[in-house]
Amino acid sequence: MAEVYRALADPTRRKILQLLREREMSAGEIASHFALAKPTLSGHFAVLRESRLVASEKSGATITYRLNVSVLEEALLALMEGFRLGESKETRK
Amino acid sequence: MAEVYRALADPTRRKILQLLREREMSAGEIASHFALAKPTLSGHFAVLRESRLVASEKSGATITYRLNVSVLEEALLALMEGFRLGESKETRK
DNA sequence: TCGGTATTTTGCTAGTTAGCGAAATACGGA
DNA sequence: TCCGTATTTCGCTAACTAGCAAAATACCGA
Repeated sequence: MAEVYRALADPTRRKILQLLREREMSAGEIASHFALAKPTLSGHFAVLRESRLVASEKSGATITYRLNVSVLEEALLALMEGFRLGESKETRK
Repeated sequence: MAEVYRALADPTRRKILQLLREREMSAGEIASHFALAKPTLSGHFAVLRESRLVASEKSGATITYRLNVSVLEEALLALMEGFRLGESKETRK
């Protein structure tokens, strides 16, 4: 779970996730949205993969990334539960 | 909002937030839960204050920190909204 | 005003991270 | 097998971060 926080901490990675929200994209297509070098983006992909926030699928020479919504969802729910968000004041103890 | 992600990225700071979930505590009391030097914790407090995740109140020589739940709540809701979590598949576009 | 307690600020070091260019790897088509 | 495209790995640097001890600041009681 700590990997998810780490992944979310970087603005470039958050932007990548936002892009993948619309549809899955190849590494090169994602890179075209940034003014960063491809090796730099590749490093971000690695962090996102480690966190399981994105999944990758290789098809020929191109690698397609897609958002793994359930991981994000679970992380946020765990956080909310940890802080007892979403409970009414009456039941909060 | 980026400050919230940054604040959450560090495990020590997450532990501090968990402590404050139960009740507000003084800086020294928080520090007693860690094997870290007080100046180190003081730095973490500063990051948490910047993110508005905690609020501080000075009373005499002691400073009391308390969790600012609404900031965390808003950050998580914004994130969920950004990724369209909590919507059914039918309404998702 | 002096002494003690609580906390932060300062100045430093070691480890981590994001960025780059160049080289390496992997694949598909000719 | 050779070439071109897609992507990652490698080696490096600059910037950032977490950690510490020591000093500074702030407050209160005697």
